[in-house]
Amino acid sequence: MGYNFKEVEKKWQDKWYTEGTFYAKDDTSMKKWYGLIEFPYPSGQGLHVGHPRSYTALDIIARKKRMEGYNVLYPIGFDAFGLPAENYAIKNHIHPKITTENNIAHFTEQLKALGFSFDWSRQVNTTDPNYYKWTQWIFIQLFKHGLAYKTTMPINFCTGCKVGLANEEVVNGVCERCGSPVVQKEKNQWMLKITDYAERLIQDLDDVDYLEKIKIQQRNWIGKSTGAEINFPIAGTNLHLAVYTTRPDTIYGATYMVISPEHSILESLKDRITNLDEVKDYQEKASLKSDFERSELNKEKTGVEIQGVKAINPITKEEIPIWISDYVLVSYGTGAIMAVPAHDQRDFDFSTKFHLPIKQVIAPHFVSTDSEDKPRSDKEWVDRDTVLVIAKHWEKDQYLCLDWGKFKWHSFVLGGIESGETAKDAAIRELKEETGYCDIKSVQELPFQMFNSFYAKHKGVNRKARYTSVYIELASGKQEATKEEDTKNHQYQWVDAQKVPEFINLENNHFAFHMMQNPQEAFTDTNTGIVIGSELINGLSVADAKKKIIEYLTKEGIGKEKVNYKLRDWVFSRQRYWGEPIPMVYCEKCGWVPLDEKDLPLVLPEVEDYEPGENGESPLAKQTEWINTTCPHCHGPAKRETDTMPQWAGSSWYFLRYMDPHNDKELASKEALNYWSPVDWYNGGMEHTTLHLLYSRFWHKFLYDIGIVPTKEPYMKRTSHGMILGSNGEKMSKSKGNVVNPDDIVNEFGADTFRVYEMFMGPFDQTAPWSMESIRGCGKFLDRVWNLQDFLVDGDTYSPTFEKAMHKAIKKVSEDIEDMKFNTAVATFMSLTNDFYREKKINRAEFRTFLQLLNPFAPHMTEELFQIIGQTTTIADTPWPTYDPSKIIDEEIEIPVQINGKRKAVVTIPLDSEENFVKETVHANPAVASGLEGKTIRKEIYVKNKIYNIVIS
RNA sequence: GCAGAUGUGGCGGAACUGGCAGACGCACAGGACUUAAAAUCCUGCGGUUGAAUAAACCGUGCCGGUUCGAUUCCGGCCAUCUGCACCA
Repeated sequence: MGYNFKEVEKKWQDKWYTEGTFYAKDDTSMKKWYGLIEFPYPSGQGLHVGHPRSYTALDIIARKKRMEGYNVLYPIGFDAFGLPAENYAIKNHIHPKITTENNIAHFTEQLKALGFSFDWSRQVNTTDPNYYKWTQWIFIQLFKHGLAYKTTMPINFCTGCKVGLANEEVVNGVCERCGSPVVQKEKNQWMLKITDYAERLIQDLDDVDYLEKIKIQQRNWIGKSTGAEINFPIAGTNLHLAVYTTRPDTIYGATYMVISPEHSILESLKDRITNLDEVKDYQEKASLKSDFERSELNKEKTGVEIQGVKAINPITKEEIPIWISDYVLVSYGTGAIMAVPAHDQRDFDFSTKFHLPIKQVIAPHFVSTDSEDKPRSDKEWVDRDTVLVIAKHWEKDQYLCLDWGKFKWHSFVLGGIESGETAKDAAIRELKEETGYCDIKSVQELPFQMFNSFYAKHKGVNRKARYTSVYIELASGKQEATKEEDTKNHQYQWVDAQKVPEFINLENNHFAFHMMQNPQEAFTDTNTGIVIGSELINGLSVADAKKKIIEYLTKEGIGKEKVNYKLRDWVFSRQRYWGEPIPMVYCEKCGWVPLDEKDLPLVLPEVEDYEPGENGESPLAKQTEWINTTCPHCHGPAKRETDTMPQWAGSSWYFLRYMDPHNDKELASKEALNYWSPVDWYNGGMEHTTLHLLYSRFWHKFLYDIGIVPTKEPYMKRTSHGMILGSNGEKMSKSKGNVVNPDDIVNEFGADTFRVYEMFMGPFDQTAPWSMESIRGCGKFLDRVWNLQDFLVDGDTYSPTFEKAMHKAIKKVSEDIEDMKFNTAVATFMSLTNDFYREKKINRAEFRTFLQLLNPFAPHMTEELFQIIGQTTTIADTPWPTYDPSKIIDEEIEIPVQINGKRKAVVTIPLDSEENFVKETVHANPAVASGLEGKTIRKEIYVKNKIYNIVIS
């Protein structure tokens, strides 16, 4: 009789959900384990096959932890505020509350059908007033601590629909719905001061166990940089323009300044500006550009010089022009920059376009590492001016190179610059002396210098050569006679342009050639460079120069060291209906005042019209009755805030509510928070590793600071799963027609098969395509497990045949679960099943353990089988199997024998055999002997218990 | 452009810390059972040469290096995916 998964899965689910089998216990004497998955947004499409990948993984871990004796909290809830429900409401005039309720009911049914061991009694729903009461409460605390403030910020505004849009609704710069361009519109909005926590959000990453790539993403997002803020005086005024730079060491190369179009200094300078109309016009145009246009059209820089004012480089005292351009962002640093075109690509592009001066202040420094040429510590240093000549053929695309024979250098023509000689003169002279070529069409000094430090063998000194590069085009192949003494060390040859990088083997020559061929590139890779042309810091490394110049700037009161973050404050207002109302009122007398906490929750009013207002206001702005209220402070007339909170709000603290979800006095009790905090393991998608993680860590740190939660960090461990793709390898989407509906899968194959397949499909953290064939294979595997009962024999202990395999499997499966290597754990089950089939035998003890191990993956079938083989408890109530390390040791092992790295034979030896014994065994092997015949053994390598390799010739 | 990841049979993938490449599954082929098919069970399955369960050679994106030995370490490329993107 085949396995009836429908009946069996129903039976066990009914039992679990009516008995509350997996509810977390109130017993605080037990050791706890809190596993968390990202609660879903209950969309109208229902569960996606991606959801169960994460849920099954932590379900497996949770079930194992319970069997290991932990009090496990594995909760579920719904993050139900958000756009889709609202847009659906706008279209169909159905209250989002209703659609949300229906969707939650559907999700619940789907989740229960998959047999997850969630504690359903602790379910939370972010749209429930009893929940968002506390979201609002947290907001008020933030406000009271000065971390919530109102300011003018641009929103995305659709010129077609005339509404404000969420970032998600802006696709490639146009409105997702109507396709009209999206522009920025200024709005007064609530902001949260997450930037106050930037440093701690970076620092405390050291204390948590997140996947390294997640930490990297968090750090990158926060984007800490260290540099200096420097004041540039405006000539003829007592004003100054402050800039932020990470490269104060390049200040001598700052040849102009750029301010962002929104920069406020324009206002104070407007009387002096002689082309104010032009500047205003540019500002106007920039403001009409969307973010998309501003960033997408980054190849072509635009800008206008501000005429009539000049800035003064505070170090060189030179007057430099000020430009206005939208490649400088108002929101980062001071909204103004000192432009160093020689060493910043953007500035380089800009100055090339507008013909602004470029001044090199860092020269690359190459130090020979070849043992022969490496500088020697016992030798003296001699500086030298050197010219490097890149000479081009008179008709072919070829360059003149030197082969230095015994010195092994391949270079261009090189030579010293004599005193009183210019680099160009030296280049012409050296070219003639070394190669005889003398018919010159053009000579051009290349605009960069570089250094090379090496040991000059022929002179017995270390040389630090300063190179100037000169580009010479020859007019003809005319040559003069050369002297033997000039040419004895090298031979010249013409090399095709493409072959030059291959031919040349000196780093500095490579660099010169690269710069010559790529005149549109700035020299930005300055890490190993030396400062030049900068009086106070000449000759220093970049790092030392930074230090020294900051000291100087500080001393002179021109500037100071400054840390900057890319992270910006969190725009917390949404001009939307379906979100938590922000519990603030505006009073003419008292300003912004929070609601009295005892008046929470501030319930979202019923409305008939969900459309945002014409000017991008919230739909709540039309609710005059609701808006008008009294000031909690002075009891005078006041108006409510009409914006709502973003979807990120409810999800920023939901894991705390799970600890004590029905508490109506606090967001959770002290006892619950102390016992359950922190979350031990949080798994979710990579798409949430920046924002959601950052926002919730911020809120949690704030709650820690005000004494609500006991830990600095909310989550001890964070992992993430890979996406599930459609069978064609593309992201699942309706339009591509590759969506797999979990209901269909459960119907056809059952929940257990679905779960096992999702764990088997590939490495948990990587994307994997869906495959109907593969899931069938997993169904077949479970059928084979079911049919194992036909082979059942008695036995209270493992049989000798399987004892070792059983202990090994316990070890492997236990470790794989902890490492999230579910795919290989499943492979272990399959292998073991094959073993039982081969012997057509499995005893009760073996079956028992096997079912316990498999239970977290396929909980329904294993419980059923456990009953069938006569067990009186359920697997959930049994302890996790343990293994005996002494039972997994192979006393006989197979050692591959290689001859010159190729396997020739395999010998069987007792574990830990003496090397001599192994050697004898190996040499006694006929295959080895024939392989060695007539050869000389050079070497024999034995790696204990691993391999035996014989090297012959 | 920056950051991160990935690249292994027809396909999904395995391989501890440098030690027999291809576990496990899918697909495919052959066999058993069956009147037949499905299901199930058993066997085979990287490529080339070969009658072969003999043997040899090739083979983990490409080029090179280190090593007795490299999918694994190092250097340089190429391709794909995912974030971010004028962050001074």
